[in-house]
Amino acid sequence: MEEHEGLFRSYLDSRSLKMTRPRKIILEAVFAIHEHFDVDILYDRIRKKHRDVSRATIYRTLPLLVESGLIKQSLRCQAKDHYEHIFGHKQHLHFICNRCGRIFEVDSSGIEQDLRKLASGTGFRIEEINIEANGLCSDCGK
Amino acid sequence: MEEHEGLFRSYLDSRSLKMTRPRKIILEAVFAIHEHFDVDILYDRIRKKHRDVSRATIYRTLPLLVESGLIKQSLRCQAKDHYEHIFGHKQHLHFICNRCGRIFEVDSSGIEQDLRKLASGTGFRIEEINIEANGLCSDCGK
DNA sequence: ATTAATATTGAGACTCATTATCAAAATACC
DNA sequence: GGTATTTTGATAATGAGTCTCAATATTAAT
Repeated sequence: MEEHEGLFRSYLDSRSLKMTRPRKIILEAVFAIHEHFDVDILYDRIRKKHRDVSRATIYRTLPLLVESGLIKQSLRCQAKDHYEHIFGHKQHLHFICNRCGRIFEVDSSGIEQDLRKLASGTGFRIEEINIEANGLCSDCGK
Repeated sequence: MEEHEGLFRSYLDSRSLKMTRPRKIILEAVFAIHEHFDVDILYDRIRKKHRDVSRATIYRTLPLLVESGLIKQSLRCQAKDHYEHIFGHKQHLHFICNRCGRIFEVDSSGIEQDLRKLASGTGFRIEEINIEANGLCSDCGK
């Protein structure tokens, strides 16, 4: 059993929820994607292999994966919520090119540390950080 | 004529768009609000004084204000897009309390400077920055 | 295994923010 | 003032995300 599966399973247990077949399929599909994804992307990939996972169940399962700390909701793009892995991935921020639409991931550990320092000064307890910058990537900016 | 009105007017001119009565009303209302706002908040405030500005026109005008550099689209809250001023406001980031929903603005000039340094190293040309952290505010975190 | 108690599912109806449409009204330029 | 072009308000349409509910799956206990 892969590690993310074990983590998800213990999250489910702790809430007396069940590891069902659709949830397992969704979990595997999520961790087979190594970039950002939205529900449609995930749905299409799952449907190539399985006929029996509905959009509704995907919409229901993603918050569980977020709650369990395995993924997080990150940017919003084309009016859709996007998700990304936390488990097994470094902290990073996003540079989003306004022209070609590509999303670049950049290490953000230094900046996040500053941010946490800033927060602790105000008494705010950070649970999640999102940093993004829009602009022109090096290709489009020429 | 207030400065933001002049700026908006020259943006409209540059695109051969017209400064109409509804657009002027919306502009004034936007700059009479000194926090984040969404379309509903704006619509309610405008409607207290004017019967003749429709939601449709607000939805049409906000992108013009964004494009002209006076405001920007910031966070998304309760499934609604939110906007905030750029003109006349300092750079700041948002701490969003997951419990009470309050949004705290914190000066972000130091962090943004680091971010720009990081970007210039990668050749990315930043046009806009959004930094936010979710968690518990000092009241809710006790 | 069977059962019973509970959780979960798929399908589709529903919500609601946002966008598109279009005829009527306003605007700017001559 | 007339005319070409923009803009507007009202309303219909869109579409991501949520909710409902009867049918099904899961778990733990027998």
